[in-house]
Amino acid sequence: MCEPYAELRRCIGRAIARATKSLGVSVNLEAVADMLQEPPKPEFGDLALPIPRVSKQLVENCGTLASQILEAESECIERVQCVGSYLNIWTRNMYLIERLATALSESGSKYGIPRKESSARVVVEFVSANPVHPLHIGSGRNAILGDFIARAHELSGDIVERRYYVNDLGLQVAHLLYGYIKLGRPRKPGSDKDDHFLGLLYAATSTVLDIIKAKKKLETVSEAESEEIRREIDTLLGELLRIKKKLPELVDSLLESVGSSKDVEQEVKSLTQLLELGDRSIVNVHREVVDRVLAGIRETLEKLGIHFDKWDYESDLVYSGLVDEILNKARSSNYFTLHKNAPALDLVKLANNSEVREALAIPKHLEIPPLIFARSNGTTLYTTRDIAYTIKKFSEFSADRVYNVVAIEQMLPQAQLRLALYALGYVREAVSLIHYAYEMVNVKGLSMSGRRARYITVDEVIEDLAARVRDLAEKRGVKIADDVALKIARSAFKYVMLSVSPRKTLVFDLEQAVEVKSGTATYLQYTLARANSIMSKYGREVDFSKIDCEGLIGKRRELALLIARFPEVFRKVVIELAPEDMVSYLNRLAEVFNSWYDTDPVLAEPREELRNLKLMLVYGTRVVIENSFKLLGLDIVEKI
RNA sequence: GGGCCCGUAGCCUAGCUAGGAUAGGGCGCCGGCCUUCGGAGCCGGAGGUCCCGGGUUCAAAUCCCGGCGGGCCCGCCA
Repeated sequence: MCEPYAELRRCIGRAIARATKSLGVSVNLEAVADMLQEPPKPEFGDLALPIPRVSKQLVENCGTLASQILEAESECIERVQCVGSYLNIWTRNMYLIERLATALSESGSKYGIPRKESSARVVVEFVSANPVHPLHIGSGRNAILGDFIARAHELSGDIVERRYYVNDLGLQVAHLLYGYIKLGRPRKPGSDKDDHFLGLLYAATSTVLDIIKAKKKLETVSEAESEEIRREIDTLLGELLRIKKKLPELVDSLLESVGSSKDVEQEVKSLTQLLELGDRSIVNVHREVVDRVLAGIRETLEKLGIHFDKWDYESDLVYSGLVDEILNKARSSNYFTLHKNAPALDLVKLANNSEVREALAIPKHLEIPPLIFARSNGTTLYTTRDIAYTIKKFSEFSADRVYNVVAIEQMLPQAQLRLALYALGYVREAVSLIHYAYEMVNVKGLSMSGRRARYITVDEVIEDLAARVRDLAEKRGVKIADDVALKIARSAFKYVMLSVSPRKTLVFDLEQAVEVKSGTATYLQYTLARANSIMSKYGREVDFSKIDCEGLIGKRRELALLIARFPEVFRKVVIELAPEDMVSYLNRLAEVFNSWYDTDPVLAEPREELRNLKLMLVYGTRVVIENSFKLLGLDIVEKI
């Protein structure tokens, strides 16, 4: 057991339980240990117990409780004090240092990383952005959170597989493919990435199709309604004009070739049908355009340092017959129904079963409409194919658990997916499928839309950040290699994405992300570089056996307590998959370290035992930052 | 219309599940430290109706009820 703080909690819990017992109040040791909280300020001690939570009758007797505790002479408690409704507790330096030294010397570079007895097999499906445009910052948040989940499990000893679902059968890809074919498989002259180029083609096509659709509608509606549609068309034309500015010739020839078509909607529809049937004449060109976009996406992900084990094409899933199997099961299921004349699963009964609801984590009052699994023309819908895919993810990897990292706006289809799995007899899969939901990313003053090519791409953000890093280095007269600039830039981006709770909408401000001040990844990287520099100058192993205990005061003490708490923080972050907690812990650690560093020289310390204490703090800070970087996917930068 | 989530200084954020201290940080702002181990740093300061109203309680940012504001979902899209 190498968790200094956990031991400390239990030790204090023991002392308190003993003392309360003699006051006639019997409390559970573990419960008290859990109740101990961190005081907001150092002058309130190392840990504090809110007395009323233990027992109301103790509030009056706090003084007696305090003296009882002291009399018993615990190995870990130095002193206690009653302030308000709290019992503030100070730890013995000797105890703290012993535990910390033991933990650090025994665990070494593994300090804080929990060791599990058995390992689970876990699949994380993430990003899975439609291959119709480059990754924008929303997909960036997905990528970074998904990578974090995978890392959390890997570090905990689980076996993890990362998968990207290439959704190449959706309507969006059909639209891109339509434009791509109409223009005779265009290539962009110049060096711009294909995903950026094809993203514009997709947006242009999609907008043109929407205009045609609206114009057609105009012919059938009344005078009153037509006004609104005209306005909509004007807006769409404005969007098209904006896209045209970026790609003039392309939009012109698109309008020309689409204009000569008789029934555009029918053409797109038959495209989706042919695709799903695996028609040879278009499958090749389809795969070609998808792979071109995908190549760009992969390049971006590589830039972020995020890798995948498997790229699963939705079309392959259909061609393999897996989707047909699901369709057959659905048709013969007890839950089968017709909804608006389309084949569907009626999941209401299942959703009304409170036990099932709880097991599948279906939100309390979420209404579950019937899940239509096929269009009347026979083609399938996303969720149907996702049922097949989920089963594939579980079976191929013998997974105990599967994460879908999917935006919260898809809460309903994700809930339907779990219910449908359950309904079709895949109970274990339904229960072990976790929708890791996250809120959207907004950019100040911009309403984003992939269909209109209004987005900020991950590529742009990283490039912008890297440029600023290089500028800053130049101002300081430091040479900085491109790969180092990239590492600093992408870590800055990841830091922003990880520092806000996933359930909160994130407002992205490029200017702020780029600041390299306290409260950024760069600050942490800088802190680590400082700590590393001291350790390499020292050049030896820290002697944990001869450490001065009296010297543990002020900032040193604060830092030691923070380092001691790390395993507990790590555990909580991994269990709750809440990266923002790790980020705020790291900020505090770095601030305390830097503040201490500024006034208290380490290597120049003449007294050996005190120097060892300081070295232990530097070493501990280093290991803690390195291990949390492993968890968060931030880069270590030696020179910064 | 129904449902889910969010609301804490100019901006961002912790604390809310299990009520308990003077609401903890960061950015920005103002003022210091022109540098003994790396100044991308350090120290200090100002800045708050915890969205509003009611309730429960010895005690509410936290729990309950009712509002307000913002986001999202309720498609033969994903």
